[in-house]
Amino acid sequence: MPKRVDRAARREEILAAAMRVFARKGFAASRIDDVAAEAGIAKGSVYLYFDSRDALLRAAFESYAALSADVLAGLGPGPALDRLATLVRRVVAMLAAHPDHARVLVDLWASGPPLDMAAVYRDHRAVIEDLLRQAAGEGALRAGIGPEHAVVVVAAIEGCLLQWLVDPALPLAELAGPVIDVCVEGIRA
Amino acid sequence: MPKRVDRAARREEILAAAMRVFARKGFAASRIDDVAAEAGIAKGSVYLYFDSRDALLRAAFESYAALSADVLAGLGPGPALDRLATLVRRVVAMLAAHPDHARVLVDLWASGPPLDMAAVYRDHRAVIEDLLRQAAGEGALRAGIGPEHAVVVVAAIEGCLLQWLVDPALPLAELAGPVIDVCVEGIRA
Amino acid sequence: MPKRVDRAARREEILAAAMRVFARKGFAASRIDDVAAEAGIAKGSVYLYFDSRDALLRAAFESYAALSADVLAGLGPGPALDRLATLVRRVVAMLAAHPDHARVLVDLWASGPPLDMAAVYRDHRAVIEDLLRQAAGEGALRAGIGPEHAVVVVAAIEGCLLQWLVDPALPLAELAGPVIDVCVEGIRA
Amino acid sequence: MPKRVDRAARREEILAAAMRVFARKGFAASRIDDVAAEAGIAKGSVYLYFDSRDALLRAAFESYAALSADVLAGLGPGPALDRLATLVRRVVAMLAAHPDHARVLVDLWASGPPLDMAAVYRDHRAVIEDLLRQAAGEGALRAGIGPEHAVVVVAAIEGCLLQWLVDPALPLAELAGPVIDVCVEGIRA
DNA sequence: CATGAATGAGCTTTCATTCAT
DNA sequence: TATGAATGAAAGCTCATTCAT
Repeated sequence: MPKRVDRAARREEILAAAMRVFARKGFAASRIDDVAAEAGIAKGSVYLYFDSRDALLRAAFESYAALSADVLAGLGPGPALDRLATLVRRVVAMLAAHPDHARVLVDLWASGPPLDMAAVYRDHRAVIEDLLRQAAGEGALRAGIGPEHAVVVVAAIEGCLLQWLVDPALPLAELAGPVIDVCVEGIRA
Repeated sequence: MPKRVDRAARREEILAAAMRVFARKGFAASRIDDVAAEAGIAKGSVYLYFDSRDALLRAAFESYAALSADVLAGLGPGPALDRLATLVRRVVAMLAAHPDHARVLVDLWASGPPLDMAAVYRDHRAVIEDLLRQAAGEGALRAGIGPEHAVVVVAAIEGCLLQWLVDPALPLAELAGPVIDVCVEGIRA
Repeated sequence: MPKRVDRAARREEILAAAMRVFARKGFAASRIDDVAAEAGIAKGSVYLYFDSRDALLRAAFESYAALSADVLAGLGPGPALDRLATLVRRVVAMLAAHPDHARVLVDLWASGPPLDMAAVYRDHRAVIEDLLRQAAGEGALRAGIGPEHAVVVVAAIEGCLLQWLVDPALPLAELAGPVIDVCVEGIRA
Repeated sequence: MPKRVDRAARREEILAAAMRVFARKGFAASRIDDVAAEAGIAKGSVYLYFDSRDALLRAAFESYAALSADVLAGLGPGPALDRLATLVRRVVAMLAAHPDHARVLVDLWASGPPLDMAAVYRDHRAVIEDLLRQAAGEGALRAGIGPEHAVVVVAAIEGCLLQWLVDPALPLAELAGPVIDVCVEGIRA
């Protein structure tokens, strides 16, 4: 079944090209022509792998969602707050390591349904809520802090990403430390 | 004596209509026709007040930037960290009170230059850095926390906004509390 | 009846303004706004004196046709070929003296019916045919030359005008001499 | 191996269609739709071969300039005035043979920069000046006639064309004779 | 009469999508 | 599969014309 492999691989190539283009000029300003050129194929060929221009954004979303799910999984053992710190470091590292994915996020945010960005952040919060619950069980949380503060941790991470997207001069990779200082150390008992 | 209302007022009306439309369908999907219909005028009349479709987004940006600058000014007296808490509450309240402005933000983020969103967040951080510096001077800050953590406070606020934009089920107005719990109480000495 | 006079005078003012604008940017690129601004009145006021944009061009045509008819009339006494030379000089002088009218000609040529430029040149030729017929009667014409060569005399004049319109560096006013050298002296017996 | 016809041929087809339309209704009144319909293609397809509506006029200009240059080249041997007569005949024949090109001229005249009609007539005059200089060297020119009368020869030709454009009843093809009678025979020693 | 804000038909241009080769 | 010419719906913008003041 080399066909299948080739087809999937080609699809990935085109998606990667599309994400480079989207990252560079934004989805709104990206033409199918640009994507085809970046992928080194003919315009019409894009449609052999994707149904429409929007399907490319959809695929970009799925690609990001997968990346995001990966990074949330398998945090290993240890005290919950240590694992939370690790989580923050991993998410930030992931974003810094995949700048094209990161830059496309702003278009995913703007794109609304049917893309379910809400689910991504819901999952994100769920994982952190879990860690906070465990931390609470471990007696590691300061009074007044609980699972309901997961939203703030997610916010701190995504807010840093946002500031970096809007102002690339900001050193995104170095922001994991400050986020942990505030959002992990600051909630410790 | 102008014909009906003065130019500036009419301009504001149209801008408000535009922002309602942008908030509803996103800038990318918003047509000049939609804006005109929402404003109850003819398509061509929009161009009597705005040079182009992009000029509407530019004006929306300026409107938001003004709102944002307002909310950052005049925090009154008191301990720096108390003022920081007030700032957080005011920013969140402002966003919740102007949902159209808030919803347009996602398009402003996506729109890149010449819109200078970077400046907005730079200003935002500058104000908070100042507060943190003052808090440090008051001996109110926990060890390891300093002005360089301003980015995290901004992030926490904007990150909550972002999660709300993506998932309106989230109670944005109620998030000021959790943000303060973590980002203000969590950095106290 | 001062009303009538004023009205007609105002109409002339606007027409003159229009012809300046047309001369400067061409009819196709001339907006009613431009004409109004040049005349120092409001856009809507133009319509109090002219039915439409095309009516302005029509009026310009009539103005030119009148000028043209004037210049063809009353050549005075003397040998026919001398009067032909005078005619050439007067037409060229008229064109050089009314550069706005001259420059608008190119738009009149391009504008086709209902503007009857054909009639203008028909009249022009008729006058010259007459002169040539008289010259023939006087035995002043070289063999082989007759009224049917009127078209060439008109052509020489209008062709010089054309070359000047297309290339203002050409000294239109000085071209009467060469035209006479060829088209008058060249047909003398 | 291109799909149907090669790009250049297709471009020519469209240009020819455009020139038919321009000749029929004038450039100002010609819509891209008209051109597409005349060419039997879709409106958008015009833009695969021409950047803009103006580019069509530009191409028409270039097409005419090429035609004009052709007709001025290679006059063969013989006395200079004989060659001048040939030139006149050839230019008139060319115009009569390409009525679409001829009719578009009026729009080219009206269109101003960046179209360089001045250069076309400058070239035209240069060729004739050369012939007149040669004729002078041959002693074939009447006293008082010299290269500076080239402008009148060009004028006679273009002026006939102009009168025909404005009044198609005029038999353009038959006007070479009268022009030669006056502008060639009339300047002979 | 004079104004200029408002109108909306009409035009150019773009570009996602299709399909014959 | 791959191509890229062709399509045509759509949308931004212009501007002649109207008309309430």
